[in-house]
Amino acid sequence: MTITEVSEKFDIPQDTLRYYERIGLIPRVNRNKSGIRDYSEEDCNWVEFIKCMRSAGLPIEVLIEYVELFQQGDATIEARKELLIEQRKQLIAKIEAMQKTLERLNYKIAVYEQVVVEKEKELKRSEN
Amino acid sequence: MTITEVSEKFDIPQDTLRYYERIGLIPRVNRNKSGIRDYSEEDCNWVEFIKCMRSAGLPIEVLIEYVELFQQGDATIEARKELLIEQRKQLIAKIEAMQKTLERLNYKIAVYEQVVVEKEKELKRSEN
DNA sequence: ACTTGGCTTGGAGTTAACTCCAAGTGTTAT
DNA sequence: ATAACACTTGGAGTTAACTCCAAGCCAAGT
Repeated sequence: MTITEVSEKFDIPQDTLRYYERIGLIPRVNRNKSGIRDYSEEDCNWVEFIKCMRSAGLPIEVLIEYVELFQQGDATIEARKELLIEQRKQLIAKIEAMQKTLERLNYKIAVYEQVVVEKEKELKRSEN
Repeated sequence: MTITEVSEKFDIPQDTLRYYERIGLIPRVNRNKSGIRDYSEEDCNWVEFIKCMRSAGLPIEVLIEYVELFQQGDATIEARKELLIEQRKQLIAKIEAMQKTLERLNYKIAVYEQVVVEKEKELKRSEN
C-alpha cells in the first residue's frame, strides 16, 4: 500500500504518518527500490492501533515505548503487558471523570430548559 | 479568598488561575484596595466549573464563549443552552470512543496474559 | 527604616503533537 | 526529453494550553 492509500484508508494526513514513523510511534515502513514507502498488512495494523490509542488520549511517549519494547522481542512481553495495564488504569479514570462531567452538563442543560419554560409561561401570561 | 487559598483548594497553579482570568475563561475577580485578588463564592464556583469542564477536554475557546454569553445576561440563555448541548454531544462521542479503546486494551491484555501462561507451562515442561 | 514575602502585571518561554515547506528524486504521460 | 506528479528527507513553523519570569508594589515583622 502507498502512503496515499493508507492516509485515505485511516483518515490520517500523510505528514502525520511520516511523523509517526520518524519518532518511532510505528515501526519503520519498508521502501521499494525507488525509496517510496510500501505499507505491509502489519504496518497498517500498527497505524490502526496507534490511531485508536491516540484517539483515546494515550500519550505518544508511552506508545513509543510500547513499540520499542515490541521490537525487542519476546523478552519484553511482561513489560508490555504492565505498560498496557497502567494505561488502562488511567483510561478508566479518565472515562469516569468524563462521565461525571457529562452528568453535570446534563443537569445544567436541564436547568436551562426549565428556565426557558418559565420564560415562555411568563410570556403567555403577559399576552393576556 | 486569596489566590493561594483558591489554588490549594482546587489544586490549580496560581499562574493558571491568573491565566484563566486573563483570557476570560473565568469572569474578572475583584481586587482589594491594594490590588490583590479576593475570590468571592461565585468566583470559586466558576473556577470549579471550569476545572471540571477542562478535565473532560472541553476546549478553552468554547468555555470562553460560554463565559462571554453568561456576562451578556438573560438574552443569551438559549444560546448558552445550545452551546452546552453541542458540547455534551461531543463529550458523549469522546466517551464512546474511549470505551472502545478500553475494550481493545482489555482484549490485548488478556492475550498477553494468555501468552505468559503458555510460557510458564513451557518452562515447567522443560524442567522435567 | 529595612528586609521579607506574597502578590501584581505583561510578556516571554515551554511542551506536545502535529503541520508545513523547500529542495530533491524517480516514474509516467506527452 | 521535458513536463507533471507523487513521493522523499530534514528542518522550520504552528497551535493549544499552560508555565515561567522580571520588575515592581504593599503589608508585616525586626
